[in-house]
Amino acid sequence: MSTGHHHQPIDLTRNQSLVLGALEKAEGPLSAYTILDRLRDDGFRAPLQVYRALDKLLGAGLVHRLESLNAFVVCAHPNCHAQGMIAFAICGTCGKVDEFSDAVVQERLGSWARENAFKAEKSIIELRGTCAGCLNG
Amino acid sequence: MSTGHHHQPIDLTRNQSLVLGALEKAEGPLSAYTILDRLRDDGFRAPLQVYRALDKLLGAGLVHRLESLNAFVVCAHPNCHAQGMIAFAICGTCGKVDEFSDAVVQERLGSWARENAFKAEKSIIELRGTCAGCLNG
DNA sequence: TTCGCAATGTAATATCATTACGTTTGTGAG
DNA sequence: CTCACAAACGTAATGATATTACATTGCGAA
Ligand SMILES: [Zn+2]
Ligand SMILES: [Zn+2]
Ligand SMILES: [Zn+2]
Ligand SMILES: [Zn+2]
Repeated sequence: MSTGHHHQPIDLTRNQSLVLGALEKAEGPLSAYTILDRLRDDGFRAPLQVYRALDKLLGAGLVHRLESLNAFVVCAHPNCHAQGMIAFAICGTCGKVDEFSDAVVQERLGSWARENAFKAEKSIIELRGTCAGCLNG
Repeated sequence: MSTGHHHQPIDLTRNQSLVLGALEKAEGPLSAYTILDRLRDDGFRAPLQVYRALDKLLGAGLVHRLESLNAFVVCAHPNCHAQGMIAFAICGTCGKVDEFSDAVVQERLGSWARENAFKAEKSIIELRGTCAGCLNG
């Protein structure tokens, strides 16, 4: 089941596949408890089953966590983990999330870290607003 | 009590002043419940007292919310709300938070939004890592 | 004074996440 | 094959964060 293309490739277990599938089917981000509800019929009973699967999927770069939403979304790119920095544009109206990256932003934040002797391990960039579809509709 | 310098100046109420004072005294970010605990002696009893004060302080730009920590920190700059975009470097070891801004980052994220017809209302930029002090010490 | 609004007090509830502990399953050494 | 170990799993309990609901108070405008 592993693609062999990921930074930390893994063969997904049943629970991990179910959680990933739930996120792939969803049109937007899901909270852990929403995932749990959607997997009741598959035998899920407790939050920890979801959180444990999410931990693995996050580690493999297949899923991202949206900090400002306390929710999770499937990675929009085949191998986006190769790109260092990821940003999200989150529509507050329809809930859609657009994943993108910007080399200049990455470079500038990296520069700030160097200049301030800050060892950055992870960056969180989230834009909250309204998407094109919701502005027009 | 108003400084008259803020975008949405307010005369702070007693509760708001107490919450702001707790954040100013703290060496780093505090959760709402930690603030509540520190204000027990001042008559605070319920989370809502803290959240309501925080709402006002956030609106006035006197306090920032750190999304990746679910915590709050006093604004490090006199009138930082004048700068559109704020970023935070958060040390996972000592908990210190460094607030900064970068015009290039702001411009690039603004460009992305324009190109994608996304109306950004708020941006969240948080670097997680280790600060200079913790790396050396 | 009377109205209207912002702020407050309090309780209950909703939502998000982790700890604890025991069991099952897969895997490789011998 | 059997044992030993590690990873994953099941379940319950608890902890942490945030909001809803409703009654009350303080205060300025009409
Ligand atoms: Zn991705
Ligand atoms: Zn939208
Ligand atoms: Zn600030
Ligand atoms: Zn530090």
